[in-house]
Amino acid sequence: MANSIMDPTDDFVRFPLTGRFLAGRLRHDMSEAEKQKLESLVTETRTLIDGELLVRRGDPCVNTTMLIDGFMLRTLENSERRHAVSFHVPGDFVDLHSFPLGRLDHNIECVGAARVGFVPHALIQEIVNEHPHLARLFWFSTLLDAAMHREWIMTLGQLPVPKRIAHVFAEIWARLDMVGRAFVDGFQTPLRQIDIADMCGATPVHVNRALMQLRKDGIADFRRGEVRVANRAVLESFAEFDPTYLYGSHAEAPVTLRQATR
Amino acid sequence: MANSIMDPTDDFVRFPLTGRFLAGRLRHDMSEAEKQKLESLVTETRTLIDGELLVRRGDPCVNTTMLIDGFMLRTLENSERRHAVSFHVPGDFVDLHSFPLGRLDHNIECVGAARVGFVPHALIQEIVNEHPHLARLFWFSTLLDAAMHREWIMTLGQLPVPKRIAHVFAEIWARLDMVGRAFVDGFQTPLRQIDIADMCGATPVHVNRALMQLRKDGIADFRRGEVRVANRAVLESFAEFDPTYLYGSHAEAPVTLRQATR
DNA sequence: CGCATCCTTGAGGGCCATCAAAATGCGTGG
DNA sequence: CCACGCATTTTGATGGCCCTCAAGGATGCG
Repeated sequence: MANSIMDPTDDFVRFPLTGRFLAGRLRHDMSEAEKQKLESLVTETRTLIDGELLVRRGDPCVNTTMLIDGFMLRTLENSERRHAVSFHVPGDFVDLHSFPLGRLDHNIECVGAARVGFVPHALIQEIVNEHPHLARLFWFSTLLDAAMHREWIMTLGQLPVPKRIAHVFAEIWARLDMVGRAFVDGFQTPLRQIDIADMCGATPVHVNRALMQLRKDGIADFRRGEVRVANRAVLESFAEFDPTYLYGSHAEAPVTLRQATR
Repeated sequence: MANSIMDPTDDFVRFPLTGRFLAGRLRHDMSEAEKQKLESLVTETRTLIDGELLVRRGDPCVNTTMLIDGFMLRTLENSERRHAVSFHVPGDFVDLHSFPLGRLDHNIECVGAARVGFVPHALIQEIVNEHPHLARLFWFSTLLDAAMHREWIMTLGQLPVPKRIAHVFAEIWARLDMVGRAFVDGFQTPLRQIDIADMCGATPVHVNRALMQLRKDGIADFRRGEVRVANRAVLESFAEFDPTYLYGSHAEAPVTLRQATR
């Protein structure tokens, strides 16, 4: 194990650009050299404003983007209406899919201000050619997105809107936790009610009513900019949230990956 | 370009186990050597029966499975109810996600009989270490699943059930087309109405009514075992189906991948 | 302090779920 | 070849979740 004695939050300081990548997942499988290599890939950083489009569906991509700070959505559009298919928190390679795919089938947009770092595809290609273990971690990180997509599919297909919202809250919270950006009793988020509506396949009006219900029932209190939760277990059980699909390190880690570490 | 003059269906004959892998997508980027290498990875084949579970959620995986013939579903379960998050057609690596992830967050089950071929993870690891271009195609194929997941999310979030069903039909048809398994006026499928219900997040009763409506409106005629469509354009426009998310070769191909071919 | 954006509230209607039961199709065995 | 049993499909009636349309209130920024 690479860093079992080290406090994981050290990486947030030592690697200000990429220190949250796979934190709480397989980051403990990264060697010191790999962490440094990854940090060195970021050639340029930029600050984006609320609503800015980082990638537009179909555009050819030559960079991949590490989200350093902020919150982003992957969105699709269909007949005049936007739908958010997933979100991103600091430490995510928000558009790494574009490397194997060449172009993206969706938009990536900011919610609130964000700071990002760019990694040219050519450098990713180098990693693939010369650092198979790191490449496999990149692959892993894109498949986390796929696993989260699957959970969203089930959520949309089976749960009524109040539970979908609660599920979204539970997932955001769990993911922020892994990258050290949550509170004990909730989290901050730049999401507006209309964003939640687009994530849940519901109308803003209905989301508003559902949020009031969640507040009244003591499940979650969403206000502009933050979510407060009195009892996390209540939220998660109401949402039927089971975090195993996030592949956190507390769950069983991939056996073969561990073997391959060194 | 590796095989621009060759009829793609030749591969179906020359490589009976893996000849449909990425057919209609990036298979034209595979060199002859890569195709042979891939074919050689399959160490064992098996025939599965209707309803058989190939992989159970959470089980550790040491193999990856090529679907040679048949039809499979990825399913999740939530509070007593099954939900299908995607399906597979011949040529798909149905559980390649398990290689980077180590275990799967979902079940993979047969609908109808299926023939599959197994590839040990150890051989995939060899490919990753020594054949970066082929490895990148593997990565690509798993991200196709992610792209399809995203489309399903939007479909579930935005379309009423009749259009969801039509969308599922359109996707199945398009994917079977790419692997040479469709008819000019439709396709065969072992799906039952209850499977369609689980794919669309609806009840079997409602699916039944929606199917009758689609039949009456001349959009699609589903009967046990097959779907017949009078006018494909009508089906696809009704379903708001845009096949770009399938990354077929007719669409713009990934630029960087082409450069990396040789 | 004015305007834009976001949130909140109300009324009416449609899609889809639930419950219940009948009909059809299909493989099996008498 | 027909009878039987089971899975699947079809049909009917009722109700709830969530949508649509509409307008009023709050919040924040220049």
